[in-house]
Amino acid sequence: MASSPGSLDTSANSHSEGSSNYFSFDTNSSSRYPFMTSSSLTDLLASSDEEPNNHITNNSKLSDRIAERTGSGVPKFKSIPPPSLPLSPPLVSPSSYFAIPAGLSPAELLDSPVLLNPSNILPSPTTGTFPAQAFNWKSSYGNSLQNVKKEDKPFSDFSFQQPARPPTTSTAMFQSSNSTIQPEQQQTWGFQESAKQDAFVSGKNGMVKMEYNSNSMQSFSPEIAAIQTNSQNNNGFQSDYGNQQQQYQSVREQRRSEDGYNWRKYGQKQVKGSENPRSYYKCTYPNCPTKKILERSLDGQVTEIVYKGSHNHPKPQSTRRSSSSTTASNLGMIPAPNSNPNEIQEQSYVTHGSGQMDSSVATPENSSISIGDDDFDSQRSRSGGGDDFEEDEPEAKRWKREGDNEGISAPGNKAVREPRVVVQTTSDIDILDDGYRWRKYGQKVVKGNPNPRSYYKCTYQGCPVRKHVERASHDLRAVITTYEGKHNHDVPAARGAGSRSLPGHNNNGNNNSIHAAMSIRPSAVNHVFNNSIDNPIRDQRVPTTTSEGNMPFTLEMLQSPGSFGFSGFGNLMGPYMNQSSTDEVFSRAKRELEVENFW
DNA sequence: TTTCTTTGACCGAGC
DNA sequence: TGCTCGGTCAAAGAA
Repeated sequence: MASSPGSLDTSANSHSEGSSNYFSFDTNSSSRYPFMTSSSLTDLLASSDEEPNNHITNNSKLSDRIAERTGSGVPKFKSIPPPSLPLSPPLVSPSSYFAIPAGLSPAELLDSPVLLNPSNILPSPTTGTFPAQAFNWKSSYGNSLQNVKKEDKPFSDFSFQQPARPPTTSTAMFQSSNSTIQPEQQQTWGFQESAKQDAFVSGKNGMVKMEYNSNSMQSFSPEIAAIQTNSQNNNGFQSDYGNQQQQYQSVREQRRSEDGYNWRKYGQKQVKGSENPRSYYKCTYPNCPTKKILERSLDGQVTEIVYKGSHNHPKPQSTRRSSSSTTASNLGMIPAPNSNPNEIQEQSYVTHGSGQMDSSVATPENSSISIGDDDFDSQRSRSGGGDDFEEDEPEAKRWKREGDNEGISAPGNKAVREPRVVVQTTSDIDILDDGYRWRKYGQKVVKGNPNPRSYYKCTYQGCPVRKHVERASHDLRAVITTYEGKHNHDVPAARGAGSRSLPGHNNNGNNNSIHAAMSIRPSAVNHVFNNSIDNPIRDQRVPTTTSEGNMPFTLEMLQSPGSFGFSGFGNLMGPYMNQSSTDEVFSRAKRELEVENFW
């Protein structure tokens, strides 16, 4: 049984009642992480297969092993050295699931910061993807899996489910090398949600807790509503949601766009003021109101993308991605569908330079727009070069493109040369999840908005793209993301997007970054946390998204008590952290850098 | 036969 | 009221 390095694996009977469960990290990557010295996950699995309880003896209880290593008391899971996190599916690895370590109860396991309560998983507003769709860990793989009895397992809903899909796309939840949970795979993971869901939104003074009641979720989509109902009734995750998605996928696959959604072109128009024709697309998902307007230059390059509306469905599954349509991701602009159907708003990704800005881009309802032409660096130097910025500096002066002279990949492309403004409104909190990796490098409160604005820089070497994110002052649910520059690279493979690359795109395959080492797509993991059950981590402000688009599991992440050590999340956590002040954000950001260097 | 794209016509908003 | 323009419809053709 093959297991990709870094996979969080599970034995088929890992959740069987009475079976010996273990939770283990593959340590094949110990060369990368010398501190990881335990036997490989493959070995564990092998032993598991042969001797279901073998791991009890050969692989002593996790706590014991940890104790052996640390020579101290076992802080349980948190003490486990950072795995090469597993998170996207190996091609064929039915074993790539969590296995609860022997001697470690599900409850204990849930003490782990890694294992997040699935109950509050919401679809990513930026991708429409269901974060881990459920953590439907109930695995049907093999015959050995048994459903956890509810009465015996307080967290019985924490189970794996083996998606009934081709191994190449579904059998694994975790991917070793690029380690992100892929949206396509997430689709089938089922869904559960509690009657009340909490999300955390950065507010004026830190976090503002937002509650999403089940009603809102019910309206999210019929599928979800059904799932929810099912979940509530059965306290489980079973649903046919994945099947529906599969059907949907089979039909729509061909129309899959780079952003993961399926679009149907319904019109094209030559608009005044631009020599570029404008194409009109509709999301093909039934009743999905989302549209996008794509403007291409004569040489075929996309110069402008405007998304309108929000997907009322998760991103369709896909085993491949078409490269026929260049979309937001290609421009470093990922649509941020609104997950709240009650709040269908326009979310527009606009590249300026085409001379026009669609009137839909900014509406009083969704948010304001920051369009500027400023030099960020000079700005920073003026303000002391730190992480803060001149408060009174006119917004318009802050967005001079640094990218003008670096990393611009498409000369002549107006979208490349001009700042790009993204306006998105979301009731969900996934403002940073656009597939790229971002490093927070500043934050400030700008005039007119008490909410701090998180500044991020694309971590890709030489990539000039920056963005800042802030919440609209009038509505904390409204997130304003402003992009500057164009990515000179493809969406990092570590995002787990599989073949997100487009032909000709300079995806340099630089996956040896610290982020690629072990990361998990945050949207697939947490988004929101359940307060409805006694989950030890429920009150932790864990990011609902990440600027990195990844969720690097680091040593600190696993060990830091205060913040659960989600060091790698710091930059993602910015808007979500339970911060009492922005200072904390920065200190955390600094720690992130340290951790990154470590990796 | 189905699905998707193309493209001219139509509609409504704004001026 | 008419014109302009952006957005959409829908028939026809292509794949």
